Amino acid sequence: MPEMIDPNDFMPRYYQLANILRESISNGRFEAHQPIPSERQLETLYSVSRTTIRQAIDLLVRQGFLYREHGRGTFVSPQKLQKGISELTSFTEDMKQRGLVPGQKILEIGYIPPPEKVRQHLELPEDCGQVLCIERLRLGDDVPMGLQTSYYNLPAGQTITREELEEYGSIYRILQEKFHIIPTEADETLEVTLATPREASLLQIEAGSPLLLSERTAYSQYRRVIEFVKILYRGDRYRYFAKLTR
Amino acid sequence: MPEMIDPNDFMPRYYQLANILRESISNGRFEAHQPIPSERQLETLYSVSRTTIRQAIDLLVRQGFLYREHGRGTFVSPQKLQKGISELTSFTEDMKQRGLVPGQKILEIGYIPPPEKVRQHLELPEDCGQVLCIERLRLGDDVPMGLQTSYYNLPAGQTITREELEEYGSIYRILQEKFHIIPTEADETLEVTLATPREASLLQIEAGSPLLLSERTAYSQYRRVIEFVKILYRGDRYRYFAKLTR
DNA sequence: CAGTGGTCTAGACCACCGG
DNA sequence: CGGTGGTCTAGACCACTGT
Repeated sequence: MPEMIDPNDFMPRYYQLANILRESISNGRFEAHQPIPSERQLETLYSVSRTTIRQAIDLLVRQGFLYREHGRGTFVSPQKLQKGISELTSFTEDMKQRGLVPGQKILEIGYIPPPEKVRQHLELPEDCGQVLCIERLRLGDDVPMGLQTSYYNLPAGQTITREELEEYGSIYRILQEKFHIIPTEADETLEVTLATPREASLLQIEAGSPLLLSERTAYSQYRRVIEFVKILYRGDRYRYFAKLTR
Repeated sequence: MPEMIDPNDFMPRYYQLANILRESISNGRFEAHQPIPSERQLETLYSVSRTTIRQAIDLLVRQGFLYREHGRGTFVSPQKLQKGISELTSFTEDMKQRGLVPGQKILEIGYIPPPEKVRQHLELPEDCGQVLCIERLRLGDDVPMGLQTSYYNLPAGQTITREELEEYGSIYRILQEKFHIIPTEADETLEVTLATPREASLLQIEAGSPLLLSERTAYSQYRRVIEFVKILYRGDRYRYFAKLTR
C-alpha cells in the first residue's frame, strides 16, 4: 500500500519519501496524535537508509506535519498545526489558502524613478534608472481585501506588460515561468496605519479606518532582491497568521 | 584561533560548532557575503565528520546567518538577514532584542473561569475549573508599549504569585526555572483593532487609536498548550518582523 | 529490558561552478 | 578539471521512554 520510492527519479529520495508521508497524513491513513512507523521500520519499508528517513521527517517536522518525542516516536500533528505558515506566498496563493478566489484590478503599471525608501530596499545605487511599479487593488471573492504597490528591478531588457499580468494573475507565476526567478526568502514587517481618503475610497471603507500595512522585500534563489511590495490590508477583513518556533 | 569542540561536553558537537561559527560571524571574523571554510576544510579543522558539519551549517542557515550556493560555497548573510525572526519570544526577550529595557505593571492576577474563546484555545473541557489570568501593562524603556492579558492552565497545585512575577519579570522565565516547562512552539495571529476608552487610558493614547492585536497560543516541549496570550500593541510604537521562506 | 529518536562516523557518488 | 555543496549508505553508540 505505500507508494514506493524510485531511485532513478530526478527528485531526491528524502523528498519523495516526504511527499509519500505527507500524502498519508492528508489521506488520514495516519491519524492525528498517532505514531507513524518508527525510523527503523521505515528503513526496511522503503529500502533507504536511516539518514534519508530522518531527512524526510525533518522536513515534515519543520513544515508542521509531524512532531517527535524522544524515546516515544514520531507523531502526526493535529489539524490546526498542519497549515504551514510563515511561508513566503504571493497574494494569490494566500487567498487560495484562505479559501477565497483571488482577483485584481490593475490601477497603474509603468516605469518610475523609485522613491528613496524603495531604492534602498531594492539595493540599487543612487543613480539607478527607473523601476517597474505596479499598483493593484487586490480582491478576495470579488471584495476588496488590500491595496498593493510593488516594485521590481527586472533583468535588463525584460519587462512585464499589463496584458501578461492580466493573463497570469500573479506576478510570482510570471517571475517563475517567464524569467525562471523563484522567490525563496523574504523579510516582512507588519504595522498599523490609517486609511487616507484615496486608499479608503479604493478599498470601499471610510477614511481613517485602520489598516494593516505589510512591507516585504523578497529575494530570489540567487540571493538577489527581486521585489519590494507594500500591501495595505483592510483591518476588518484581514488577519495574519504565523507559526513560531524556538 | 578557532575555539575547539569538546567531545565530552554535554552539548552535541554540531551545536557547539554552530555556536563557534555564529560567534565568528558576530565577531566579524567572517564577513558578509564572504565564504566560510568549505565543509571538507571544517571537517579537518574541527575533527568532526561532514554530517556533523552540515548539521551545524543547516542550523545557521535556518537561523539566517549563512546561505549556501551549490558548487560555490557557504556564505555569510548580510547584516539585516542575521536577526532571526519568526522565533517564539516572550515580551521581555522581544524588547531586549529591540534594544529597549522591558518593564511591566501588573494590573490583575488571579483565578477566573475562562471565557469561552480562551477555554477553547487552552483545549480545556467545558466543565473545567478556573484558570490563572494575568493582566499587565508592558513597557519598553518605561513607556507603555502594549496591554497583555495571558491565561495559564498550570499543573495541579502549582501557581504563580504576584511576588514571583515581580521578581522574575518574565513568565517564560518562571515556567522554565520553576516548572521546567519550555515554550517551544506557538501559533500567532495578528490583526488591527481600535482602542476602547479603558485600553486607551492605560496605553496613554486617545480612544479609537489603532492597535495591533496579537493572539498567541503557545505549546510546551510536551506538546501541551501552556498559555493563551492577547497583546494589544500601540500602533504608533510597535512593528512586527517576520522572515519568510519557501 | 527492548524500542524509540538523537548524534555521529567514514566513507561514496552526484550535480554544479569556476578557471 | 578540481573544488564546492547535495544526497546517500551502513553501520555505531547514546539518552530517553515504556513495561
